[in-house]
Amino acid sequence: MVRTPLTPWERQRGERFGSLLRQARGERSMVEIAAAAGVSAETLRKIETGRAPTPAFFTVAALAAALEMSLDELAGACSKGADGRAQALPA
Amino acid sequence: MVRTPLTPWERQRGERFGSLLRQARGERSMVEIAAAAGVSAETLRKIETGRAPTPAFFTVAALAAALEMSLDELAGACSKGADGRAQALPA
DNA sequence: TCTTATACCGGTATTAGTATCACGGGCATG
DNA sequence: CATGCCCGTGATACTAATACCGGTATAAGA
Repeated sequence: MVRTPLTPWERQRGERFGSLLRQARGERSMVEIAAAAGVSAETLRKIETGRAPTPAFFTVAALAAALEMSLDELAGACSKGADGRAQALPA
Repeated sequence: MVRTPLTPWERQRGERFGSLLRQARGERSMVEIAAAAGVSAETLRKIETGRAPTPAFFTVAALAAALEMSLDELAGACSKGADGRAQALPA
């Protein structure tokens, strides 16, 4: 084994992450935010739907800038469960 | 063409990014920080040397947590030139 | 000198992120 | 009703990130 496959926990974290982005997007359209962040709309959709659970750092940074949200809050929020309780790390 | 190859600008940004991490690491060893962040030492080395210019968001988040640094400051710092001036975006 | 620890480098294998293409649904306007 | 436009989606293609292995160099210490 070379590259560790994503664990279920990581995929769930990706779903929470995407939900946060979609919530932050609000009324604005995908293409609008994607264009503002400089990524393709399909990429944004995959991230929001959790199908790209571990996006690139600068992709997230650009999206966060377009959405005017904090990276630290974003990382902290999706490292917690949907109920807000701290999540047990897999390793 | 499907996935756009990394531009020279992105690679340079990756080098600045790695330099920031290395500077923040200070005296501590690579394996120590890598273990604390839950990534392999090779991955941390590649990121620090700029050979992995666009690491995953959660990888960076874990490293930043291990180094006790802010993701927002990190993203803001490496989006600027080494001299501190704002960098022109490629797109 | 020999061992140990750290870091760098090259190669290799495998998974995942990102972009393009093609398709269908909703909605307005002709 | 037909046409176009925007949004979202599924399939496909290609590159990059991550991890493991072996080798090399350097410095510290027994």
